[in-house]
Amino acid sequence: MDEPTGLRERKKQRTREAISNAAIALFFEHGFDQVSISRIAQVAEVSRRTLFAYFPAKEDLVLHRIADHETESARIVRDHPGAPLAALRAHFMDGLDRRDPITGLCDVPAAVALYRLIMGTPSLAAGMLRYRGSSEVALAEALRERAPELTARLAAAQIMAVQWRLAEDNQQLIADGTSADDAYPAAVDAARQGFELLSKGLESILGTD
Amino acid sequence: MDEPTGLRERKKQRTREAISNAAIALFFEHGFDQVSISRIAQVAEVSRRTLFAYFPAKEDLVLHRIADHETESARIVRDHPGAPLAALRAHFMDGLDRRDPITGLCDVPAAVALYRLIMGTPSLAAGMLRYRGSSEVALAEALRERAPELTARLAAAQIMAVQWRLAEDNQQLIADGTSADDAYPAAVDAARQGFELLSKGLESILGTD
DNA sequence: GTGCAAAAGTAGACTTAGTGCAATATAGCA
DNA sequence: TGCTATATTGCACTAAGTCTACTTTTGCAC
Repeated sequence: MDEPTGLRERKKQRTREAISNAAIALFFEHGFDQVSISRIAQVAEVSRRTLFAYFPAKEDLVLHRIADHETESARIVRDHPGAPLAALRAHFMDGLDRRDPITGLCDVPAAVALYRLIMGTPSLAAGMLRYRGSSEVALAEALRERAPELTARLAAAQIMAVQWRLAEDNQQLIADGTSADDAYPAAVDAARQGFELLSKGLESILGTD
Repeated sequence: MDEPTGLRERKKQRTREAISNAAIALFFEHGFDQVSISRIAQVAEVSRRTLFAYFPAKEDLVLHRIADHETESARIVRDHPGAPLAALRAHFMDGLDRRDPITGLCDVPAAVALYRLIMGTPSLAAGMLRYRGSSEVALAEALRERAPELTARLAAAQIMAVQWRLAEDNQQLIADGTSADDAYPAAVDAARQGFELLSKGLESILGTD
């Protein structure tokens, strides 16, 4: 599954990474808007036109790095026969333990810089939101096998909303300089409360009627 | 509060609307990407440069029409002394009754066309998501006076997620040709269930542990 | 190895969004 | 009537992204 054709594919992969690496490095140094496509192509030793063959838009040079986890929650639900909410909760908690970037609790410099880059660049932040939308759709799809259509869509919306809120809060803390280890206890508490709200509802806190 | 200075302000307002109207009409007819800024400026009888003085980006020509309700949920919470969730629920239900566009249950042709335009244009849809993010922030702010910081943020995320899911589902139905009156009963049921899930939680449906 | 078809890469012109600047026109007011 | 602030304009400029035609490279058959 690694070399369907061989040399040609491997070379394409290397070119793709060369372009991406050059782009990210330049973005880190000068900022997204201060680096032109031409400059990236020049550093990656590729023509401008070739760059666009690999990445259809400038934003993709950054966002392709995250666009691989969008079906993660859906996969968790599908892979676990038991209660979906419990499985998602356990997976998130495990992610915090492993300092998985997807939980926001990762202070590896490259990840922090990437987060800062994205959040500090409106067009990249917008791409992030689109990606969040895809995650919700995928999760709803997975939940459809466990609950009625409407419930699945509503639940998916709520669940992804909470997971993103938790991850964003963690990332913000880390971006502000807190180490992952220092942030860990509070992150676990927050996650506990987030999933508690999901399962038990908001009634006891915000009332209902 | 209507004429702080007078003529000058009124004229600006008229120019702004002339530009916006020209833009929307052209977009409806040819599609967002098929209409250039120059063409819009020409139809609105304004210079290209002036157009950009009123709308900093092409997307704003469309999105400014929706960008006024982003603090609506927050306002509802602030204006009601009682249980926030009940107030939001009542407001949404009332919105369905009134066929308020914000609930998605509005089949006025112009509103339907606007929805189709936005959803069919990636950059506009992205703007919509940003707007949704602002709503969440505003709601969290309002809830902060009724609940602890973290709870407020998590609850706001869940609530806006559900409201948007409901509104989007309604809009989709209308965009597919269903009349608002025909869609109403199902929309009410969906809203009932959405707010039920918010207040009671997902435990009974998706389990927890 | 040689040659050939397909895929990858290149060059350069073109369209359009958005900005900077300097010049002009106009509303509000003395 | 003239002064000032603000609105408007024209023009040149940068940069993203597309189009087309051309050249190089790769995989493969012989």
